[in-house]
Amino acid sequence: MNADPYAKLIADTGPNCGCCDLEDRAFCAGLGSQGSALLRSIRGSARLEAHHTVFREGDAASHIFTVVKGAVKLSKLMADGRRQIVGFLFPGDFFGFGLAGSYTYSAETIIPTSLCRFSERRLASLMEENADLRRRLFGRLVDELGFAQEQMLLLGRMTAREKVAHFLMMLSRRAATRGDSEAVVAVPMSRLDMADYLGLTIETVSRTITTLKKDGLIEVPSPNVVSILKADSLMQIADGNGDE
Amino acid sequence: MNADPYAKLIADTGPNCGCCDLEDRAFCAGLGSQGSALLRSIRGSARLEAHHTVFREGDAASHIFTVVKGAVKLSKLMADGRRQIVGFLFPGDFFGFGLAGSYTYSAETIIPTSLCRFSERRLASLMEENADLRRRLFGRLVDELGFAQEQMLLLGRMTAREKVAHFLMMLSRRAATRGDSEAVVAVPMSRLDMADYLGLTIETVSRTITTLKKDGLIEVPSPNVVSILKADSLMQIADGNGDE
DNA sequence: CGGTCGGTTGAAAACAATCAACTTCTGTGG
DNA sequence: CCACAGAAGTTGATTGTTTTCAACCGACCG
Repeated sequence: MNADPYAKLIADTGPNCGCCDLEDRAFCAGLGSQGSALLRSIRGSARLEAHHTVFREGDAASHIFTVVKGAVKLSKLMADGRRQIVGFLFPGDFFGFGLAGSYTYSAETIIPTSLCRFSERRLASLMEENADLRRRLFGRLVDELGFAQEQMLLLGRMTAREKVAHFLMMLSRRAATRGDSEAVVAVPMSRLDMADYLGLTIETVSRTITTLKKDGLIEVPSPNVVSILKADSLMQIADGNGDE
Repeated sequence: MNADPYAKLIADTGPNCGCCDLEDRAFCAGLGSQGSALLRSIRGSARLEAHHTVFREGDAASHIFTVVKGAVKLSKLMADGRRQIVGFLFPGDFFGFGLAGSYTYSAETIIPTSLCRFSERRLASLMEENADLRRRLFGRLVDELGFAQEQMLLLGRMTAREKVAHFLMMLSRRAATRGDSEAVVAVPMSRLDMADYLGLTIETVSRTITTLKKDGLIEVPSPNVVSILKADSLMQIADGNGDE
């Protein structure tokens, strides 16, 4: 699990970028033929098993990644082991922009995952040439910032119940944009990951899910699948308009 | 206080951008003569009193702002009034990028403040022409995202004491980069603003400051000035390496 | 079949929130 | 210049949500 993160990132670069079906969900997809051709020329790809570290907080930042398939978590660690997950990534998402040449978070797969990899330097020079790529990347970065601020509101001001409801609805919405069911949602991450994302403990996450279950808002056929029974009620809670 | 936010944003555009002394701290400063000339041509400026709303969450997003002088807070509101401040901005900082044409947070001055204002549309077209501007803005956006993630760690995993220590050290560091004293720090925002930034209540912020005072780490000559006596100890706390 | 891991549930403790009173500061008007 | 009113901040007592500590359950695997 802690092997060289680049061990599998060998140059199995495919002949074209048509290999992923992300349409225009990824910054790098749907660019038009000449843009794609350029991007394809600097692209590397990788298939990683679950729980594989892509890079660690503090590593020299040299590459930008996009998720083609699977799921990735980004996390920050404190000296004493406290952890905060700052993002869960799904197909179409990108990650790897770091401050001052170092990654500011670790990236790990949570299920088997396919990634595309681009040299940051080369991507930067490609951005100089391709306005479309540039605009997409800029827009995604703005989106990302907006999402981070939303998460601040969640972490700073929401109750455990609201946090979990919000999280489940987020998973549902993201599944829908991927074309998956929004009612029966896959929860690929562990309770610990959920807790570290929501600023809670495992126990509180577990208890809160049990409560939502008892309230008839969700069903949990297995720990990694949540069936959303009352999406509207759940959304109300997620938005802070409690249901009491 | 709730007057038209643009009331004072009349076209008192100065003859050049040399009017601010931000050097290269702002994305728009230190661009070189032709870049500056272009930017200057789309620039508006404003002097606003304290507690003036620049724009509100949900307003149509048409402009990007930079802080020339003073301080601004960005905040998000929940339906029931709970509030999260997602950023404090000081000279050199920018704000105003919104998702899908709307601002995702409100912006208010906290002390008398001078702003520069750029039409987002025109700024976007200027970015197409000027690679330097583009790179700066992109870099600042990445920085901003990194800072937001750092704040997630604070909100999700730090204790009240750690949060307040972290906040004071942040103010100190930011003051230093502006050329102000890093030992005697101005705290322009109210306790309520601090609380809403740190995910705490006023009372907890106040109590925590009292504790830090009693521990001999800081002095508080007035509620809006904090003198940092033991920067190293405070930094230890801020980083989660408690001092007990 | 035993062991480990992930998850759930229970009881107790703790940190921060809430409710409430009080103090300090500031600005205004007499 | 002083007195007063209101706002901002501090402190105290109590409550409560979430954490911590601990036991237990079930699934998967060797």
